[in-house]
Amino acid sequence: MALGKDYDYAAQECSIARALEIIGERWTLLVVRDALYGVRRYNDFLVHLKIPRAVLAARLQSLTEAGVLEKRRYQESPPRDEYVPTELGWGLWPALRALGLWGRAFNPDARPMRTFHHAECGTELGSYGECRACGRAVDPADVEMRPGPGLGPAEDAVSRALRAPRRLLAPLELQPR
Amino acid sequence: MALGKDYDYAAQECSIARALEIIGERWTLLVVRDALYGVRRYNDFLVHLKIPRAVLAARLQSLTEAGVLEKRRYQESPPRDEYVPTELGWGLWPALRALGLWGRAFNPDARPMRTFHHAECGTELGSYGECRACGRAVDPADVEMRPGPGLGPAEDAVSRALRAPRRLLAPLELQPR
DNA sequence: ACGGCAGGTTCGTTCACTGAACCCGCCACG
DNA sequence: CGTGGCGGGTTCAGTGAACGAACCTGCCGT
Repeated sequence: MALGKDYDYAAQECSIARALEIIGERWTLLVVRDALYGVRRYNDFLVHLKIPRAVLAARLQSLTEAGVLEKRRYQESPPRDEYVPTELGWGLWPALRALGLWGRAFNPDARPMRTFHHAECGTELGSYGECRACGRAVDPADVEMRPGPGLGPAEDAVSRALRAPRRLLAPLELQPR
Repeated sequence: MALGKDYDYAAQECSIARALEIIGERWTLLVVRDALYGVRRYNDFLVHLKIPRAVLAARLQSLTEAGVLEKRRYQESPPRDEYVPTELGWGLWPALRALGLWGRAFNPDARPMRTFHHAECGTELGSYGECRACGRAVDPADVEMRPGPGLGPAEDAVSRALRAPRRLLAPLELQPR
């Protein structure tokens, strides 16, 4: 969303509006999604999202300021930073899961892109993110992401790396080519 | 979000991006939230959200076209329409619930504005809108909304009407003054 | 010395949001 | 019969955000 400087959402006495102040802008939620998928580097976000560079820089900064991501130096000389989700960031997983399920319900013809499973027992997550077998909410770190039949050909290295079954939150390691 | 004409989200092979194409624009989710709270009339949305008229008209139209709301004539002469959530619209409840809880987690000092309970047993809902006691997802129609301690003074008639404990989806009846 | 790469910043254009003003059909009132 | 009010919009100018391309910087390898 194009939010103005003065976030009128703030006038709303509603925690949904508060949430949208933080993650309601265009691209923001997709950045968080990628972060939970394991993307951590500026260039990887850039390649995967095809987002304008200036917008990405702005989103990473505001998410960091909000405490959703943490900017962490992973090497000096040349100085390089990565953005890793904080606990507050993981907390968006239920919302993202619910949105994803709704998006799937929205066009039921499409084959699912990815499926999410409880890593310990392998059962797919239920409609509100719980493990159907265990009957409990699953911690994001215990969620396994698997490629679904709806995925097209992977064009960039990040998409390729995200095709392998992997844990949520596990950092993305790019094998060259 | 300010989405352009060509929604680049569409390039994303992800149902979250698909969802955001529909409900990702500024104000859209708040309109849906109000619709689930029982708001149905143009003017009530206008008063409660303090949203520009043109934007509201655009959102109502696009949500109707997407099948999230249904435009329904409730009287002829003068012709008057109301917008009621469809089943697809109710399907956004888990996402809204998750977002609301996250917004509450985001600033833990604030007192909750509203709490949501399973109408049959009275227990508060969990992070995906499930009943903690029953362990099952609660149909939006069985959710009872109660005012919380964080609510300020109600300024408009819609806010006043929303202070009473009420069922989700129950149409708002405005008692004059 | 040169090219390349990660991680940005700058800049002009386009486009959506904003608020105020205006419009239309209908009703009620005097 | 005119006049005002209300619900439900549309129109319009101004502004701020998103967009994409170009540019910049620090550092490395050769």
